Amino acid sequence: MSTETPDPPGARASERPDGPSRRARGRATMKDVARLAGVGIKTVSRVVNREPGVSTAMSARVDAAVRELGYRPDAGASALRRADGRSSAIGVVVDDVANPFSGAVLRAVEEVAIGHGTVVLAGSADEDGPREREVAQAFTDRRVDGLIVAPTGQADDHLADELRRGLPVVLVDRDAPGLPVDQVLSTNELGAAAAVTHLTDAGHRRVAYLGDLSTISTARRRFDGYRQALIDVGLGVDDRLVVADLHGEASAEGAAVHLLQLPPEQRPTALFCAQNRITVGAVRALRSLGLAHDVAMVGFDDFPLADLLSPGVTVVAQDPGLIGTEAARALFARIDGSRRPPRTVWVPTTLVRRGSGEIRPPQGR
Amino acid sequence: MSTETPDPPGARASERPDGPSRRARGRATMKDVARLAGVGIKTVSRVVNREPGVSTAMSARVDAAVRELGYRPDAGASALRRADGRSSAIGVVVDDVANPFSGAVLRAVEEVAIGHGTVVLAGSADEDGPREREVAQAFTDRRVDGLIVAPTGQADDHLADELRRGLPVVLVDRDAPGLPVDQVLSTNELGAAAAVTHLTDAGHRRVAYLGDLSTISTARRRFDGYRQALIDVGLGVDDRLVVADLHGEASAEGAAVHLLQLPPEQRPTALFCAQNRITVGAVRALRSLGLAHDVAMVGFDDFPLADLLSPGVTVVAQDPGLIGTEAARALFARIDGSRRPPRTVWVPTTLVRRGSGEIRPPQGR
DNA sequence: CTGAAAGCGCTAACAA
DNA sequence: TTGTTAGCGCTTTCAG
Repeated sequence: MSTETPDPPGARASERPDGPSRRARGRATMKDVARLAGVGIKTVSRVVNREPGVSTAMSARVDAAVRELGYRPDAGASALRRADGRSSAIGVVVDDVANPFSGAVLRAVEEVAIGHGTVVLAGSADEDGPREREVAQAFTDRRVDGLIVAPTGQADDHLADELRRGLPVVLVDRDAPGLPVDQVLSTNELGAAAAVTHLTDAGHRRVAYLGDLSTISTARRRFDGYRQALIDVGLGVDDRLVVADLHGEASAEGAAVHLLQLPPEQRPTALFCAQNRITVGAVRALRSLGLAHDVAMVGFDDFPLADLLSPGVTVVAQDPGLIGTEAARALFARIDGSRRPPRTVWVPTTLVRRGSGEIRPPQGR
Repeated sequence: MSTETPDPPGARASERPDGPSRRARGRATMKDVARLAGVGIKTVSRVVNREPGVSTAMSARVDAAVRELGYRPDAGASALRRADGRSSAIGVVVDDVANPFSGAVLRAVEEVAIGHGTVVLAGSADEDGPREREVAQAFTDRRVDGLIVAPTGQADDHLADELRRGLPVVLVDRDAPGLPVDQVLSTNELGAAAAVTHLTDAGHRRVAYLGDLSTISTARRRFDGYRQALIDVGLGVDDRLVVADLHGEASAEGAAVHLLQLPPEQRPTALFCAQNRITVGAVRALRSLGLAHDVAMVGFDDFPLADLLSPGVTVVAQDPGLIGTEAARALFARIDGSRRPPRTVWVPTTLVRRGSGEIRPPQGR
């Protein structure tokens, strides 16, 4: 300590010619690089950003200094000053990052984002409107360049606010009718109708509906598809066979057990499960009642190992990877300045026959 | 256009007294709030950050202006100037956000992060060392306060660099021996040994090992547990029954088929699958050969629906949620300044008996 | 082709 | 209690 020459009064550490500034948490700054290379700070900026018009000699000196100091530009400071203000970060708000559907969407978004030199902030809304807003707000507070949201359906106003401010937003999986926003959606209604038609084609006349929270737009669309398909073949909706507002496997299992214990004349011969957790709950119910090979079932949304159960579970598969990819593409188009009118991209669903959906109704009914 | 009074030369839009600056991409700034409230900018800063020593009258005026303008602070600009430089963002690099294990870790981290007012940058390394480094670097370029990483095992040097610079880092799932870093790990060796012992206790003497890339530290640990358990009961490792460096379901299925088609005297009577995708591949192999009820199997790491297969798949379950929670806690302790020596938290595994692991070896052998 | 000065939105240090 | 000034690390503007 005492052996070192004290700084002259007024000299701040960051301006000592003999050592780099270390204010930036152990990181070298552009100023440090400039000093080491013996050039102006703007030249460093040019080299780092690969702007044209720098002599190769300068360029080489700067690059050497960059390497020596392990310099990395501060993306935040850069965004602050930059004319377009871009942070090269986007936010993704899904239902639950731990859910395989959401995870696949997130992963696909990540791939596209990487190609744009952009990082992904990820958050879970958990079917909770206020949480959706808080997560999205935490992201916009960090000045993300855009937002991809699977809306809960309970907090569409904050999305409207962000759109009004000009923030690029793309909705995935669930729609928000009335908002002027790009959306990437599965063909929920068509897919549900295909599932139900598949069952009625096999002769089923009592097809039950098991669906989740009707605040969720996909739940409503899938129910619409179910109803329309029944009407189209001359069957109406029997309200006793409809259970909505389920949440999670356990409640679905309970509801399915209840339906399967109705008197024989009312009992459904087939189940349409409008969401993957509900499908799994229904599988458990069928197992526990020993009916897995007797009552038909088609689920909406595929899940791992559906083919390894017995019977295999017939599903209307979505394509979460494609949903994520399309959403990210649409978002970056907006970020890059596109002023097209908002557009909805429909991602098709596919009926995957595995056995459970091909079970015929009991003879003579 | 022509009806508006043109700005006097030299007057910049941001300094017009009659309108808020809109440079910040449609957002009001602190300056705008200050002007509207008729106070100094520092007072706004105090109110926004809930610093003490502001009169209630001022506070109310500022709050009103904040609401009227829809003002939200710029977290990036704040971090830039703030003494501690905190961005209130952390980065999480897992193998693949679409994988259920990683998703559960990520979700648990998110919960803890929310409690600290912190957002999560998420990225997938995809068993690729260079990609791991790039993703982590993209995060540190945004000045994250810390990093949670499931290391590929191929790029430990960049982690060492970050640690040296003083960036808080916590490793999850996989260890990096020799690095002075907090780690949160499953008891891989113990768990694998428990799985194998469970099989040998049932009388199996030829237990095969199916494992993934041995660059991954968990694969090595699990193999060690397998070997030790065999040695402990007086059985050695039969190299013909060991297949490592598998990647993905398909290669695991192929390897299992090969093992199960060995001549009867060499054929394994039980399989130990060291990773969940490998377990699923092995299930497919057993199914296709009609041996699912004849050859025993225990998998490492649980997966959804394992209990619904027949037989149910016996596994050594990990607790990814707890791993994520502990990792986040450890990280925030570091971020909050803890200087404890690096510590490893061991998260226990649990043997879950479901049927496949309780199959006995053929009589008389 | 290069660099000095200004300032992005905010907070720290200091003054009033 | 309140406001003013400087400056975080960077890019923009503009002068050499």
